[in-house]
Amino acid sequence: MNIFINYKVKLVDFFKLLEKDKIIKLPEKFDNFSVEIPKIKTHGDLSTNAPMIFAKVNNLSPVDLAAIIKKELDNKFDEIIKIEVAKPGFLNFFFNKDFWYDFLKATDINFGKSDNLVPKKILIEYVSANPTGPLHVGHCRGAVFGDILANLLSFVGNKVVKEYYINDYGNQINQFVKSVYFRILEINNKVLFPVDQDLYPGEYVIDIAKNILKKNNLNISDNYDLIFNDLKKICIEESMDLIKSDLKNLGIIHNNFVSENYIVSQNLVEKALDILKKKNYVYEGILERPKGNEVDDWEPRKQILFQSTKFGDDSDRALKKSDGTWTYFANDVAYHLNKIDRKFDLLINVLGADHAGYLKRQTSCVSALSENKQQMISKVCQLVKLFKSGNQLKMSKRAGDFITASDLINEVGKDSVRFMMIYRSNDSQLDFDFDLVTDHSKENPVFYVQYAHARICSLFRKTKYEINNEKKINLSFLNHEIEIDIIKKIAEWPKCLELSAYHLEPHRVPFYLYELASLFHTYWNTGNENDNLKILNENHPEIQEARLFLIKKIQLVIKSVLDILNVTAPAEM
RNA sequence: GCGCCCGUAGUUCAAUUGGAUAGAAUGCCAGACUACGAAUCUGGAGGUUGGAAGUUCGACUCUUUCCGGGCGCACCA
Repeated sequence: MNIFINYKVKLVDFFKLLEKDKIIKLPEKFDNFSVEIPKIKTHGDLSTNAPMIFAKVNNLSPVDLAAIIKKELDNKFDEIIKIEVAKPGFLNFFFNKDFWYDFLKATDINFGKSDNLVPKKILIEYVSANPTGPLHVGHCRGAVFGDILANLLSFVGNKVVKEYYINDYGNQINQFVKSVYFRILEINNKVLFPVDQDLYPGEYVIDIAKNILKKNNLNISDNYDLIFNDLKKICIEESMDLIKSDLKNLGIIHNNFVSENYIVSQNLVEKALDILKKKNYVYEGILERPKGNEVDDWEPRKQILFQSTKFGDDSDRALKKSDGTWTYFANDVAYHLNKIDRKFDLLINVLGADHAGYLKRQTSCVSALSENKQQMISKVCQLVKLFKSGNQLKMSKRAGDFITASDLINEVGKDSVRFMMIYRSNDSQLDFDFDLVTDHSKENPVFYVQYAHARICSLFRKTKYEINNEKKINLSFLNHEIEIDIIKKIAEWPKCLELSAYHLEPHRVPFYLYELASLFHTYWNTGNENDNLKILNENHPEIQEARLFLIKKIQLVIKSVLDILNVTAPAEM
């Protein structure tokens, strides 16, 4: 039930009739006119800018054309009690209340889901943090963003696969394994942990070392090379356990975990390289020294390069390191070939701000591999700044004392982390305020929306009444302004969903929820000022019935929004 | 030097992707409970949307250019 789409279809049909009768002309593409609830009430219940879109081909001013359409439209539809032509060329429709009552009755458990959407197969890759330790706060944002985006896309009817790419190949992992090894030696043989910039000094490395010793599933030997492979495997498992536990605490469960090692071991890199070679996108050459950025130990190097500049990248990119192993990028090319082979309609990558520079080469390789056929969109999440008591907290991983995701989740709770992380556009930097989020008041938007849900539940606890036959309810008792406003806000939910899903902008969802909750709180308080406006009204069962029906629908929407956010909808607080 | 992101009320951010009078929250000021849960609500003040030019019926939104902030810039992942 989407009144905007329904009404648009209705208008399109009507415009076609007018064209047939030679009353107006329609442009080639004419379905891009808007149908929306105006921000200002004096502009009516629903408005369209169609006259402005059609004005040119009709050689008329938008206002004149609007007047012509208005004349034809007058008295054609039952629900319209008035049509106004407004300044630049809008048509504003004023409906009788039955229009809104009928709409409200038509909402059901599937409300908000698109019934005319062609389902897409979508792969969304997010988090993909290196398995060298627990998640930090920066990861949380991308994690929550990707997860809610996935929920959103699947709610509207798509088939969504959530994937995590494990970067378990290359030097960083080796350094990490070495760090764990030194920690083990430290515990067993009291050998001091070496000072080395490349190693991971963090406390959690000690925990992992202890864990490994406790499980006793490894023969610790002085010969590092001998145990390296086994130790590496165990270290990655330990790290992934940490990460998965953090993710679980955030309410995130991926469908797939794809390992970089696996990609390499299946010779997918060679396969991808062959494809690129056949298309002549690979050559041997020397990259120029980067300008402006001082690199001390720069030296010319002959390497296998990919012509990403052909696809809009700033520079061609190396595929092989001088030691003969693949670069991270080469493996990523292979991984994306693997993604392409799995035949998705859309690939979505969620990246952190520090990887934004990587985006162009990624899209370049997908374009090259798929002949521009594979659709892929990357979403970049900007940085998160943590504030506590007005001070910004530093998050330095090097120092080893960085604030982990689990610190954050333990302190403020999953619901608040999820809500606040998605409450801003991913393109903007985010200030995360500990004090605000632990505060149980109006200032905290999470509690504000949850409180609305709890209040509704409390009403249904209080009354013995149950809605039996929805069709028989007389909604004309909902004639207060706030009640109509709420119905209109409910009507906007499918539109919010549609926009959020289409533009991959999930931050709209909590904003919408806040607005709906706010209207409900207003509604509630009108009953504080005037007893006749209380929702529960035993003396007038029919009025009470209509009002309970309305808040039941509010509850339905709040619940389904919170489900998408994966934030709990409490019955009591 | 190059690339990406951002610049909107004192502050943190929205704005149905080019629509009408730019909205919330917070902070400030003034109010509402012997309670359908005040963890709430009502009202007020607060803006040349960083500056300039351009595109058109119409610009916070698109283009160009400058100014400011963030992130990243040969084999790391």
